Amino acid sequence: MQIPVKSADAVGKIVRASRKAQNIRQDDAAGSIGVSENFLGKIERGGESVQWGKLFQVLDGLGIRVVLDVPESVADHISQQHKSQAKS
Amino acid sequence: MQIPVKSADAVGKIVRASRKAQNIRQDDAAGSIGVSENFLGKIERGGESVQWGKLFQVLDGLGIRVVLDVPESVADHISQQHKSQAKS
DNA sequence: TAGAAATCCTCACAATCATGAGGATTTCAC
DNA sequence: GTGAAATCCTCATGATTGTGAGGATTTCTA
Repeated sequence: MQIPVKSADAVGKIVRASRKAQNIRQDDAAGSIGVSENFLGKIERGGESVQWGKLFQVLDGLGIRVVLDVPESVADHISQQHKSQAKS
Repeated sequence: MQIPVKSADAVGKIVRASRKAQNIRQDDAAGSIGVSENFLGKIERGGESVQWGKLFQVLDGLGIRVVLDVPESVADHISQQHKSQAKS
């Protein structure tokens, strides 16, 4: 199921729900993902001042996929970037 | 169009493509979003060690929507969290 | 309700980050 | 190819973050 993220802090609820759906404790999840329990707790409580790379690590570790929704015109630009790179 | 984010650094290309699709310069976009040009440049180059809250600000400012994809079981847990909160 | 378990919170600390300035490098229209 | 414009990179600085430890508080099962 796809859940739109309306605000930076909204990720927390989804992370916690994911963890609980898998019946994992915070400290166990943190351990297997490779972050501190403190950090995972902060994310779940809606912390915004967390490092994106580590947040992504947590999302990935809990099987949460991240999707960015953009207009078609943007997708075109991504293709162009790829093409211009291939030229050089 | 929905673009799956496979790695934390993949966000950068999408951010840059979005900005260019709107024909905005880096410093202008940064200014109107409320972050430094340096920061926006870092994101676009794939920086992972950026603050999630500020990254979300940039995504929002460029009209990029964030979506999290989870199993239905997780969605159920989110509803439960909401219900248990309503009880107390 | 009791109490064990889970989570939250504070602390200290070393590492790191966002900013703004300024110069180096790259891009791209002509 | 040229050169103006855009972007990248480094620096210094004050602010901030992730970690681990330990205690406070909350949760939830029996």
